[in-house]
Amino acid sequence: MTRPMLIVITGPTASGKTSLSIDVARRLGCEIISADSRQLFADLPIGTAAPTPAELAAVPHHFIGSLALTDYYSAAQFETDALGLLPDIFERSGGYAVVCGGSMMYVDALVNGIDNMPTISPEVRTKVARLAEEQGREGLLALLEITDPDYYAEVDRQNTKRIVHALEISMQAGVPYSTLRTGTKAERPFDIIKFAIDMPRQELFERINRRVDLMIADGFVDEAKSVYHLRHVNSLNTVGYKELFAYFDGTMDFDTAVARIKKNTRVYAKKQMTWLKRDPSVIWLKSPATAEDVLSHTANYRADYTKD
RNA sequence: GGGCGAAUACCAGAGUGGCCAAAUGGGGCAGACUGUAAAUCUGCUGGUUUAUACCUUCGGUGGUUCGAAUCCAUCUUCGCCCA
Repeated sequence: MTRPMLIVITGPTASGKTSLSIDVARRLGCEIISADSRQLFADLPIGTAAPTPAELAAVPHHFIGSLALTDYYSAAQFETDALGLLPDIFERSGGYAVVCGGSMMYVDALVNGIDNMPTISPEVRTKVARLAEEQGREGLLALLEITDPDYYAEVDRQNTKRIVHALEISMQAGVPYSTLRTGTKAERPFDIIKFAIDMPRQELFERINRRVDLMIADGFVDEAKSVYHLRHVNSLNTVGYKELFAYFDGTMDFDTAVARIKKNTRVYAKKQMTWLKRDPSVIWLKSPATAEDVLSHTANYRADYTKD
Protein backbone atom coordinates (compact mmCIF):
# COMPACT_ATOMS: atom_id res chain seq x y z
CA MET A 1 0.00 0.00 0.00
CA THR A 2 1.42 3.35 -1.01
CA ARG A 3 1.80 6.05 1.47
CA PRO A 4 0.07 9.40 1.17
CA MET A 5 2.03 12.04 -0.67
CA LEU A 6 2.72 15.62 0.22
CA ILE A 7 3.56 17.75 -2.78
CA VAL A 8 5.44 20.86 -1.77
CA ILE A 9 5.47 23.80 -4.16
CA THR A 10 7.74 26.61 -3.19
CA GLY A 11 9.95 29.23 -4.77
CA PRO A 12 10.64 32.91 -4.48
CA THR A 13 7.83 35.37 -4.07
CA ALA A 14 5.95 36.24 -7.26
CA SER A 15 7.23 33.17 -9.08
CA GLY A 16 3.75 31.77 -9.61
CA LYS A 17 3.40 29.32 -6.75
CA THR A 18 -0.23 30.06 -6.07
CA SER A 19 -1.62 29.39 -9.51
CA LEU A 20 0.59 26.37 -10.06
CA SER A 21 -0.45 24.79 -6.80
CA ILE A 22 -4.09 25.40 -7.57
CA ASP A 23 -3.65 23.70 -10.93
CA VAL A 24 -1.98 20.74 -9.33
CA ALA A 25 -4.51 20.46 -6.54
CA ARG A 26 -7.35 20.57 -9.01
CA ARG A 27 -5.87 17.79 -11.08
CA LEU A 28 -5.43 15.66 -8.02
CA GLY A 29 -8.67 16.73 -6.41
CA CYS A 30 -6.83 17.59 -3.24
CA GLU A 31 -6.53 20.49 -0.83
CA ILE A 32 -3.84 23.09 -0.29
CA ILE A 33 -1.94 23.89 2.85
CA SER A 34 -0.44 27.35 2.73
CA ALA A 35 3.04 27.74 4.17
CA ASP A 36 3.14 31.48 4.25
CA SER A 37 3.87 33.28 7.46
CA ARG A 38 1.96 36.39 6.42
CA GLN A 39 -0.96 35.15 4.37
CA LEU A 40 -1.83 33.34 7.55
CA PHE A 41 -3.20 36.56 8.93
CA ALA A 42 -6.55 38.04 8.12
CA ASP A 43 -6.79 41.61 6.86
CA LEU A 44 -3.69 41.49 4.66
CA PRO A 45 -4.94 39.96 1.41
CA ILE A 46 -3.57 42.59 -0.94
CA GLY A 47 -0.15 43.25 0.51
CA THR A 48 0.65 39.58 0.99
CA ALA A 49 -0.62 38.57 -2.46
CA ALA A 50 -2.88 36.01 -0.84
CA PRO A 51 -5.00 33.76 -3.06
CA THR A 52 -8.06 35.63 -4.32
CA PRO A 53 -11.58 34.66 -3.28
CA ALA A 54 -11.99 32.95 -6.65
CA GLU A 55 -8.82 30.96 -6.10
CA LEU A 56 -9.87 30.08 -2.60
CA ALA A 57 -13.18 28.88 -3.96
CA ALA A 58 -11.52 26.74 -6.60
CA VAL A 59 -9.61 24.61 -4.13
CA PRO A 60 -9.96 24.31 -0.36
CA HIS A 61 -7.11 26.17 1.34
CA HIS A 62 -5.82 25.97 4.86
CA PHE A 63 -4.04 28.65 6.87
CA ILE A 64 -5.06 31.60 4.74
CA GLY A 65 -6.36 34.57 6.70
CA SER A 66 -7.06 32.43 9.73
CA LEU A 67 -5.25 34.43 12.38
CA ALA A 68 -5.70 37.84 13.93
CA LEU A 69 -2.78 40.21 13.47
CA THR A 70 -2.13 40.20 17.18
CA ASP A 71 -1.95 36.40 17.44
CA TYR A 72 1.33 34.71 18.16
CA TYR A 73 2.44 32.14 15.67
CA SER A 74 5.60 30.30 14.72
CA ALA A 75 7.09 27.71 12.43
CA ALA A 76 6.78 25.12 15.15
CA GLN A 77 3.13 25.94 15.62
CA PHE A 78 2.68 25.60 11.90
CA GLU A 79 4.28 22.18 11.96
CA THR A 80 1.91 21.05 14.68
CA ASP A 81 -1.15 22.49 13.02
CA ALA A 82 -0.34 21.14 9.57
CA LEU A 83 0.50 17.68 10.84
CA GLY A 84 -2.77 17.70 12.72
CA LEU A 85 -4.69 18.48 9.59
CA LEU A 86 -2.96 16.20 7.14
CA PRO A 87 -4.51 12.83 8.01
CA ASP A 88 -7.97 14.17 7.28
CA ILE A 89 -6.84 15.89 4.13
CA PHE A 90 -5.23 12.73 2.82
CA GLU A 91 -8.36 10.87 3.69
CA ARG A 92 -10.56 13.28 1.79
CA SER A 93 -8.20 13.81 -1.15
CA GLY A 94 -7.16 10.37 -2.23
CA GLY A 95 -3.84 10.42 -0.45
CA TYR A 96 -2.57 13.72 -1.77
CA ALA A 97 -2.02 17.16 -0.36
CA VAL A 98 -0.30 20.21 -1.76
CA VAL A 99 1.75 22.58 0.32
CA CYS A 100 2.24 25.99 -1.23
CA GLY A 101 4.30 28.75 0.25
CA GLY A 102 7.48 30.72 0.38
CA SER A 103 8.14 30.81 4.10
CA MET A 104 11.08 28.49 3.92
CA MET A 105 11.29 27.94 7.61
CA TYR A 106 7.67 26.87 7.72
CA VAL A 107 8.22 24.48 4.84
CA ASP A 108 11.26 23.03 6.60
CA ALA A 109 9.38 22.68 9.84
CA LEU A 110 6.71 20.64 8.14
CA VAL A 111 9.03 18.62 5.92
CA ASN A 112 11.95 17.97 8.24
CA GLY A 113 10.55 18.80 11.63
CA ILE A 114 11.72 21.29 14.17
CA ASP A 115 13.18 20.45 17.55
CA ASN A 116 10.84 20.46 20.46
CA MET A 117 11.22 23.52 22.63
CA PRO A 118 9.12 25.16 25.26
CA THR A 119 6.89 28.08 24.47
CA ILE A 120 8.19 31.20 26.10
CA SER A 121 6.10 32.60 28.91
CA PRO A 122 5.40 36.32 29.02
CA GLU A 123 7.45 36.56 32.21
CA VAL A 124 10.58 35.15 30.63
CA ARG A 125 10.07 37.24 27.55
CA THR A 126 9.82 40.40 29.61
CA LYS A 127 12.81 39.47 31.71
CA VAL A 128 15.08 38.98 28.72
CA ALA A 129 13.73 42.07 27.02
CA ARG A 130 14.54 44.11 30.09
CA LEU A 131 18.04 42.72 30.22
CA ALA A 132 18.49 43.57 26.57
CA GLU A 133 17.34 47.09 27.18
CA GLU A 134 19.47 47.64 30.25
CA GLN A 135 22.68 45.90 29.26
CA GLY A 136 22.54 45.70 25.53
CA ARG A 137 23.91 42.97 23.39
CA GLU A 138 27.07 42.68 25.44
CA GLY A 139 25.05 41.98 28.55
CA LEU A 140 23.04 39.33 26.74
CA LEU A 141 26.19 37.72 25.43
CA ALA A 142 27.75 37.67 28.87
CA LEU A 143 24.72 35.89 30.25
CA LEU A 144 24.64 33.47 27.35
CA GLU A 145 28.27 32.59 27.94
CA ILE A 146 27.30 31.35 31.39
CA THR A 147 23.93 29.89 30.49
CA ASP A 148 24.86 28.05 27.33
CA PRO A 149 28.58 28.06 26.54
CA ASP A 150 28.16 25.76 23.56
CA TYR A 151 25.72 27.99 21.80
CA TYR A 152 27.66 31.03 22.89
CA ALA A 153 30.60 29.65 20.94
CA GLU A 154 28.65 29.45 17.70
CA VAL A 155 26.09 32.27 17.80
CA ASP A 156 26.21 35.12 15.41
CA ARG A 157 27.23 37.69 17.99
CA GLN A 158 25.79 40.51 15.95
CA ASN A 159 22.37 38.98 15.83
CA THR A 160 20.61 40.12 18.97
CA LYS A 161 17.46 38.25 18.09
CA ARG A 162 19.25 34.92 18.09
CA ILE A 163 20.94 35.64 21.39
CA VAL A 164 17.66 36.67 22.95
CA HIS A 165 15.99 33.57 21.66
CA ALA A 166 18.65 31.26 23.05
CA LEU A 167 18.39 32.91 26.44
CA GLU A 168 14.62 32.73 26.48
CA ILE A 169 14.58 29.07 25.60
CA SER A 170 17.29 28.25 28.11
CA MET A 171 15.48 30.05 30.91
CA GLN A 172 12.14 28.60 30.03
CA ALA A 173 13.42 25.06 29.63
CA GLY A 174 15.83 25.15 32.53
CA VAL A 175 18.46 23.56 30.32
CA PRO A 176 20.81 25.14 27.78
CA TYR A 177 19.23 25.90 24.45
CA SER A 178 21.94 23.98 22.63
CA THR A 179 20.99 20.73 24.33
CA LEU A 180 17.54 20.99 22.76
CA ARG A 181 18.92 21.43 19.29
CA THR A 182 19.19 17.90 18.04
CA GLY A 183 19.08 18.64 14.35
CA THR A 184 17.38 15.35 13.68
CA LYS A 185 15.20 14.99 10.66
CA ALA A 186 11.66 14.00 11.50
CA GLU A 187 10.14 10.81 10.15
CA ARG A 188 6.84 11.42 8.47
CA PRO A 189 4.13 8.88 7.78
CA PHE A 190 3.84 10.18 4.23
CA ASP A 191 6.08 10.74 1.23
CA ILE A 192 7.25 14.22 0.40
CA ILE A 193 8.28 15.63 -2.92
CA LYS A 194 9.49 19.20 -3.00
CA PHE A 195 9.39 21.48 -6.01
CA ALA A 196 10.66 25.01 -6.44
CA ILE A 197 9.97 27.31 -9.33
CA ASP A 198 13.10 28.42 -11.11
CA MET A 199 12.41 31.66 -12.89
CA PRO A 200 15.13 33.77 -14.51
CA ARG A 201 15.96 36.53 -12.12
CA GLN A 202 15.29 39.36 -14.51
CA GLU A 203 11.84 38.02 -15.27
CA LEU A 204 11.13 37.45 -11.61
CA PHE A 205 12.17 40.97 -10.70
CA GLU A 206 10.00 42.43 -13.43
CA ARG A 207 7.06 40.44 -12.12
CA ILE A 208 7.72 41.71 -8.63
CA ASN A 209 7.81 45.32 -9.78
CA ARG A 210 4.63 44.88 -11.75
CA ARG A 211 2.88 43.11 -8.92
CA VAL A 212 3.65 45.90 -6.50
CA ASP A 213 2.09 48.41 -8.89
CA LEU A 214 -0.96 46.18 -9.12
CA MET A 215 -1.22 45.96 -5.36
CA ILE A 216 -1.23 49.72 -5.13
CA ALA A 217 -3.89 49.91 -7.83
CA ASP A 218 -5.94 47.33 -5.94
CA GLY A 219 -6.07 49.39 -2.78
CA PHE A 220 -2.98 48.38 -0.86
CA VAL A 221 -2.71 51.84 0.65
CA ASP A 222 -6.17 51.62 2.18
CA GLU A 223 -5.48 48.12 3.42
CA ALA A 224 -2.31 49.33 5.13
CA LYS A 225 -4.18 52.28 6.58
CA SER A 226 -6.77 49.98 8.08
CA VAL A 227 -4.14 48.10 10.07
CA TYR A 228 -1.89 51.06 10.79
CA HIS A 229 -2.98 51.20 14.41
CA LEU A 230 -1.38 47.78 14.91
CA ARG A 231 1.83 48.72 13.15
CA HIS A 232 4.09 47.50 15.95
CA VAL A 233 2.92 43.90 16.01
CA ASN A 234 5.20 41.34 14.48
CA SER A 235 2.80 40.26 11.79
CA LEU A 236 3.08 43.74 10.33
CA ASN A 237 6.84 43.76 10.34
CA THR A 238 6.38 42.89 6.72
CA VAL A 239 7.59 44.15 3.39
CA GLY A 240 5.07 46.58 1.97
CA TYR A 241 3.38 47.52 5.20
CA LYS A 242 6.54 48.84 6.77
CA GLU A 243 7.18 51.19 3.89
CA LEU A 244 3.59 52.41 3.70
CA PHE A 245 3.61 53.05 7.44
CA ALA A 246 6.67 55.22 6.94
CA TYR A 247 4.74 57.08 4.29
CA PHE A 248 1.81 57.57 6.67
CA ASP A 249 4.23 58.79 9.30
CA GLY A 250 5.55 61.34 6.87
CA THR A 251 9.09 60.01 7.01
CA MET A 252 9.02 58.78 3.42
CA ASP A 253 7.31 60.16 0.37
CA PHE A 254 4.92 57.98 -1.55
CA ASP A 255 7.04 57.31 -4.62
CA THR A 256 10.00 56.40 -2.47
CA ALA A 257 7.83 54.07 -0.43
CA VAL A 258 6.66 52.24 -3.53
CA ALA A 259 10.20 52.00 -4.86
CA ARG A 260 11.36 50.62 -1.52
CA ILE A 261 8.60 48.04 -1.49
CA LYS A 262 9.76 46.80 -4.86
CA LYS A 263 13.37 46.74 -3.82
CA ASN A 264 12.71 45.02 -0.50
CA THR A 265 10.52 42.45 -2.19
CA ARG A 266 13.38 41.71 -4.57
CA VAL A 267 15.69 41.31 -1.61
CA TYR A 268 13.20 38.97 -0.01
CA ALA A 269 13.03 36.89 -3.17
CA LYS A 270 16.80 36.71 -3.23
CA LYS A 271 16.90 35.42 0.33
CA GLN A 272 14.38 32.76 -0.54
CA MET A 273 16.52 31.68 -3.48
CA THR A 274 19.60 31.52 -1.26
CA TRP A 275 17.74 29.27 1.11
CA LEU A 276 16.52 26.97 -1.65
CA LYS A 277 19.88 26.82 -3.39
CA ARG A 278 21.43 24.83 -0.60
CA ASP A 279 18.55 22.39 -0.29
CA PRO A 280 19.52 19.27 -2.27
CA SER A 281 16.04 17.81 -2.03
CA VAL A 282 14.52 20.48 -4.24
CA ILE A 283 13.31 19.56 -7.69
CA TRP A 284 13.63 22.67 -9.80
CA LEU A 285 10.85 23.47 -12.22
CA LYS A 286 11.89 25.61 -15.13
CA SER A 287 9.35 28.35 -15.53
CA PRO A 288 6.79 28.47 -16.92
CA ALA A 289 6.14 25.52 -14.67
CA THR A 290 3.01 23.51 -15.37
CA ALA A 291 0.90 21.10 -13.42
CA GLU A 292 1.96 18.42 -15.90
CA ASP A 293 5.58 18.88 -14.86
CA VAL A 294 4.67 18.43 -11.25
CA LEU A 295 2.44 15.45 -11.86
CA SER A 296 4.91 13.64 -14.07
CA HIS A 297 7.72 14.08 -11.57
CA THR A 298 5.40 12.86 -8.88
CA ALA A 299 4.44 9.81 -10.93
CA ASN A 300 8.11 9.05 -11.55
CA TYR A 301 8.84 9.35 -7.89
CA ARG A 302 6.09 6.90 -7.21
CA ALA A 303 7.38 4.48 -9.82
CA ASP A 304 10.88 4.61 -8.38
CA TYR A 305 9.53 4.13 -4.94
CA THR A 306 7.50 1.04 -5.74
CA LYS A 307 10.46 -0.47 -7.59
CA ASP A 308 12.48 -0.69 -4.39
C1' G B 1 33.28 87.76 -25.52
C1' G B 2 34.52 88.15 -19.97
C1' G B 3 34.25 86.18 -14.75
C1' C B 4 33.44 82.32 -11.35
C1' G B 5 32.40 77.27 -9.98
C1' A B 6 32.28 72.08 -10.92
C1' A B 7 34.30 67.36 -13.09
C1' U B 8 35.93 61.38 -7.89
C1' A B 9 34.42 54.07 -8.44
C1' C B 10 27.44 51.53 -11.08
C1' C B 11 24.86 56.24 -8.90
C1' A B 12 25.01 60.16 -5.27
C1' G B 13 28.81 62.23 -2.57
C1' A B 14 33.28 63.07 1.10
C1' G B 15 38.36 63.75 0.57
C1' U B 16 42.02 69.25 -0.93
C1' G B 17 50.25 66.92 -0.80
C1' G B 18 52.05 61.02 2.04
C1' C B 19 47.90 57.43 7.14
C1' C B 20 43.79 56.86 -0.35
C1' A B 21 41.89 51.73 -4.09
C1' A B 22 39.84 56.49 -1.96
C1' A B 23 34.78 58.03 3.99
C1' U B 24 29.48 57.56 3.80
C1' G B 25 24.80 56.47 1.62
C1' G B 26 22.11 54.22 -2.36
C1' G B 27 22.02 50.35 -5.76
C1' G B 28 24.11 45.50 -6.99
C1' C B 29 26.22 40.66 -5.68
C1' A B 30 27.04 36.65 -2.20
C1' G B 31 25.98 34.19 2.35
C1' A B 32 23.95 32.64 7.39
C1' C B 33 19.45 30.74 9.22
C1' U B 34 15.96 24.76 13.86
C1' G B 35 9.85 28.72 17.83
C1' U B 36 7.53 36.16 16.04
C1' A B 37 11.61 34.02 9.54
C1' A B 38 8.22 38.91 4.24
C1' A B 39 11.93 38.47 10.55
C1' U B 40 17.06 38.95 12.10
C1' C B 41 22.20 39.03 10.93
C1' U B 42 26.96 38.92 7.90
C1' G B 43 30.54 39.60 3.88
C1' C B 44 31.96 41.64 -0.97
C1' U B 45 31.39 45.67 -4.53
C1' G B 46 38.85 48.69 -9.73
C1' G B 47 42.06 44.37 -11.33
C1' U B 48 45.44 40.42 -10.11
C1' U B 49 42.25 32.72 -8.76
C1' U B 50 45.00 33.74 -2.13
C1' A B 51 47.07 38.57 -0.21
C1' U B 52 49.26 42.83 6.29
C1' A B 53 51.24 42.09 -1.60
C1' C B 54 51.46 44.08 -6.46
C1' C B 55 49.17 46.70 -10.65
C1' U B 56 45.69 50.45 -12.86
C1' U B 57 42.37 54.60 -11.14
C1' C B 58 39.82 60.39 -9.02
C1' G B 59 37.51 64.57 -16.98
C1' G B 60 42.24 64.85 -20.99
C1' U B 61 47.38 66.28 -21.57
C1' G B 62 51.78 68.26 -19.68
C1' G B 63 54.32 70.04 -15.34
C1' U B 64 56.03 70.97 -9.90
C1' U B 65 57.44 67.41 -5.94
C1' C B 66 61.10 62.19 -2.86
C1' G B 67 55.57 61.70 -3.18
C1' A B 68 49.50 64.45 -6.41
C1' A B 69 42.51 62.78 -6.35
C1' U B 70 44.69 66.89 -3.76
C1' C B 71 49.48 72.21 -6.24
C1' C B 72 50.54 74.73 -11.37
C1' A B 73 49.59 75.26 -16.81
C1' U B 74 46.53 74.08 -20.64
C1' C B 75 42.50 71.65 -23.14
C1' U B 76 37.42 69.50 -22.93
C1' U B 77 32.51 69.30 -20.93
C1' C B 78 28.72 71.08 -17.65
C1' G B 79 26.53 74.92 -14.35
C1' C B 80 26.02 79.96 -12.74
C1' C B 81 27.01 85.24 -13.32
C1' C B 82 28.39 89.70 -16.32
C1' A B 83 28.05 91.32 -21.31
